Amino acid sequence: MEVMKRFIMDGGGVKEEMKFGSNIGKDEVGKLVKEDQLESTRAEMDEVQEENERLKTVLAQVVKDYQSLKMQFFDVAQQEQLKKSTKSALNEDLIDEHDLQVSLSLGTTSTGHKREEKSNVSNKINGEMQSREGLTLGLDCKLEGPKEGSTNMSPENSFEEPKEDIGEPWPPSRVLKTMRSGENDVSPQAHAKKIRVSVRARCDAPTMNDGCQWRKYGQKIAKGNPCPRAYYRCTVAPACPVRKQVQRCAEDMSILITTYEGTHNHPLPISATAMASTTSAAASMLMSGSSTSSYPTILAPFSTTSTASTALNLNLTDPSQTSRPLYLPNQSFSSNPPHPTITLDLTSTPPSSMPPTSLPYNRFSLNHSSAASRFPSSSFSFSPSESNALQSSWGAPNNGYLNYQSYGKSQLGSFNQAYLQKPNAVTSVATPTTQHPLTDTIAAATKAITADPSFQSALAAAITSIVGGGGGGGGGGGGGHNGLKWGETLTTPSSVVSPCATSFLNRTTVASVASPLNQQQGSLLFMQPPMALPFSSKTKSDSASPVHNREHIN
DNA sequence: CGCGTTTGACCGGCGC
DNA sequence: GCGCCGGTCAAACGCG
Repeated sequence: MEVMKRFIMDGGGVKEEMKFGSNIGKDEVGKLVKEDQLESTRAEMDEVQEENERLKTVLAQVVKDYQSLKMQFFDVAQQEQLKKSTKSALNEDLIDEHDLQVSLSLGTTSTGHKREEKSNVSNKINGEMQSREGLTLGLDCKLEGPKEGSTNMSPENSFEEPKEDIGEPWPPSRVLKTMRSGENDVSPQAHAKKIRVSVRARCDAPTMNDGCQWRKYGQKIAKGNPCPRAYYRCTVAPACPVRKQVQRCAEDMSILITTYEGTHNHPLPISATAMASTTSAAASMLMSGSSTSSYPTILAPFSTTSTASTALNLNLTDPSQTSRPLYLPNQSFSSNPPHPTITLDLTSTPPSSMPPTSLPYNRFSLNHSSAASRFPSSSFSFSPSESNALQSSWGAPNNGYLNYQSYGKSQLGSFNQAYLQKPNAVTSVATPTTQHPLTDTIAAATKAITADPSFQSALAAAITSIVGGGGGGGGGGGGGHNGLKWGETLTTPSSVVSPCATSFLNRTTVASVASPLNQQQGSLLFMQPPMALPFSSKTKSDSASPVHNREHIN
């Protein structure tokens, strides 16, 4: 529009000038030149007008899409609210009685294929029903979130973390003591329900940068893993109760396991919102599952390729039928976890499990059987296949950003539409079979996604993390360790960050822009609207220049 | 000198 | 009740 105005004004100026020239009544050559200018200006105006029309059309389409998604979400929310009254009481009991573990696996694994095969054979219908029910309950959990009384709730588990006085002085000892007593005072149940979100990713760096600032406050050698476990505390805001644990996988030292616990009591940096959204959605999925009498194992390997084709594989599997779908090296995590734990597995996968030649949308299935075990595990797997885009973003230097280059806006948009904008008018559930035609697969996938807002959010967050990169304007770019030695990496988003996180941080902006649904759900579901802090990831590092933003891991 | 990390000690939960 | 273990504290240390 501004351009248009400028052109119009320029044109007017030319006319005036010509008028003035005609009064002089001489210099025909100059007159011709001015006429040429006028013509060229008019032509440019026409082009701009055309461009403007195109942009209007695009904008209208975007708005339309957004409104459509919005309506879908509200419909689902309303439906869930109706169910809420009848199920909430039951959910409470179930949550209290069970420890949960859900594995969200962002990356195919060598075991994933087997699991998928098994899951394809059995329990598909029940699985879908189960997932839908879980979604309902998960939404309930979200809707109940405001009771916690904070709009700054962390995505990770905005449902049970006891709130603290933000004004609490920082001295950690006092804060921790206060928090501990607070947890105990609130209720044993609250403590028991404390949910953790664990992220597994291949990462050369000692820590996986998630956009937050962390301070290490302890390290311990956990049983069953020779690698020490480091304990970090969020230092973005004083008294922030959020903790994270970082530990390398005993079986594969290249895999970093980061476990988040607690709720941020402060606005998150934009660079942290993507991870926060993902973990939040994962937590919500966990809560959804917890609200049912049994907890299905969810395996949803999501695959993208460098050519922007996508494959969505969703399996609800029964842990009792398959080998434990977790890739958890640590016994303390994998079996009878003291806390409900969600694992986001970002590890890359052997090509065998997700061949590069696999077609987009080539696999999708919903399988379920009642989980017999008391502590079933859920695996939720988003697998960047060949390009390993997500894995690259967190787990490998450089590639993540480059991979994003292959994703055009239209591709991203079409992806969002394809996966997130399926009208909920779809009433017939495509009963999964062992092999689905492409269309059925898409329909089933989209239906499953649209049926579960939290799942949508999880997917959206993960997807945008995968494909949304590069929007940050280049930023980190970078490669390697940027001169950092092993065990030393910046924890704040900056031009020199962990190679695991650089591209991830670059993506967050795009994630929020490209996926309005995601953003909306982030605010509605998690009661945590993405907050644009006064500092961006880059400006903070440039201007604030934190004195120490390092993490050390031996 | 300030701040973050290191590391041994301590605490509390849980299982036997 | 005891021991194990995860988690945290806090003084000492190191780095910029």
